[in-house]
Amino acid sequence: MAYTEHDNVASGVVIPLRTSDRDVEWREFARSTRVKYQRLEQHSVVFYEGDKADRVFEVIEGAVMLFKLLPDGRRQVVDVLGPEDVFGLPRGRDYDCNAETLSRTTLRVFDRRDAENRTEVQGHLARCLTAQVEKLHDHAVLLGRKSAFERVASFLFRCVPACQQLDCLGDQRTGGESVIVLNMTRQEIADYLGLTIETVSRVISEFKRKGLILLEKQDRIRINNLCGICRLTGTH
Amino acid sequence: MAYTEHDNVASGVVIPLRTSDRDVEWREFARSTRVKYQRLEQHSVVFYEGDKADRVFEVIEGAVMLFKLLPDGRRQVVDVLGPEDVFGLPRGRDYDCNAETLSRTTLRVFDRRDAENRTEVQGHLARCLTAQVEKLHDHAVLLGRKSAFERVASFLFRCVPACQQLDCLGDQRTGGESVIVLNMTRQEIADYLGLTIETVSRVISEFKRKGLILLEKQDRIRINNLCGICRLTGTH
DNA sequence: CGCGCCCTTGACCAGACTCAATATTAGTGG
DNA sequence: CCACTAATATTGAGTCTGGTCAAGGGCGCG
Repeated sequence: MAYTEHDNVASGVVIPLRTSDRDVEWREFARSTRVKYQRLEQHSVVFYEGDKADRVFEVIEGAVMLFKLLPDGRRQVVDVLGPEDVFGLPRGRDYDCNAETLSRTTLRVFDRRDAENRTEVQGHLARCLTAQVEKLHDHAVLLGRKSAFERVASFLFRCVPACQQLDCLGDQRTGGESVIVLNMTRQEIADYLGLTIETVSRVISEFKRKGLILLEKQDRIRINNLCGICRLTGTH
Repeated sequence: MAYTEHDNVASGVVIPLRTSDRDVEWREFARSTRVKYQRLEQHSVVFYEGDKADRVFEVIEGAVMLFKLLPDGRRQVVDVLGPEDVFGLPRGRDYDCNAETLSRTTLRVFDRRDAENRTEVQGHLARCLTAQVEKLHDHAVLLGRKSAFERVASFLFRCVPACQQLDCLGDQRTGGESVIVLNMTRQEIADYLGLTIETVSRVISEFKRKGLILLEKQDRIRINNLCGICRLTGTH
């Protein structure tokens, strides 16, 4: 239990609830059950594939990536989770993938049996899972059918807070602009998009050359032309 | 509502329940609510992406594929569903993908509001969705990180009834054998595996040449060496 | 200032795609 | 039952996208 040492918020501590946290039952549940909070540094392991799945997690703040490894070391990041996302619910006894933080992260930790036995929170879980299934459907399209350019453009586009799942909303003439923070290394992006680190780098450089983006820092990108990126995603 | 004409089993008709249908609440729900049954021929459309999502479906018998299309016509099959799988639960108002039968199929049809309002069935839905998420994780690894050979081998291996999610269980010397029915055209397989029809065909021919498999019909394949195929999946 | 870690860039290579021709299968009607 | 047709699958040749391998650059940190 590698994370016990990080448990620095005792149960009972009040965390302000956002209004977007709509599910009343889930809120009640979080208050009533034995719940812990974990603060984790960047690149901390939450659990490994194959670990006994006795805890369920909810991202309060920060970001977590889920990934799987093939025996020869190839890695695929299967999901990137943010606030309000729930993870750590496998079908069987063990976790089906690895979970690692991408940035400094706060998690809410439940006992798995609590989450599974309380009928009043199943609805919330079902809705979370539904959202995840939709995201995975989109990602399957990206991995199965999109070119390297389209993959990176899609990735950048989805990092734009206002464009999470909307269409391009930038000004049609200027193209609209936005600054995004990736919180992922090139390697993590590559493993998420099913590419190599070199290909990701080349595509980003090409976008830069075309004036679509500008690298303020390596993981901090200014998008100068949202519409331009959006058009390259292949989706619109 | 293209499928209304196929509704040929009125509510109240008793359909034998299998013992694997473990969720008592779900069974009760299926009995108590206004539920219909649909018999569909091969390659019938259940719904289109963007249709108003007012119905939830459960596969009773047969197989259904879910797929998405890009504006230029590229297609990705995001999931292939069998008996007991539930589909048609989007986050928003509309279905996020298209659903089509792969073979002659019987579906149970629920009203979406019924499924969402009944707290007693949310647990069942959460479990179904959990299983789907795990399957989608595996598929992301396949699409993002596996070679054409590994993809086709993985696909064939997962079509073996006894190997659904088990390891290879064939005799180590002979390799074990099994006959599988694909119920999918080469095009559908290609769109599921993120390949082209030609690549799928070439890989299958290569497996045939190596004596690993034997085509009894185009969609009926005898696997002569289960272990051999299993070893080529990249997963073990 | 220098070390180490990422990231970028270039040259080359290979696996999968494209386009085109042919073969096979399934379905239809005589 | 067989001939004919349309749909599907296979095979080949050539191309191209993205991977591999290797060298160099930039940035943060001690």
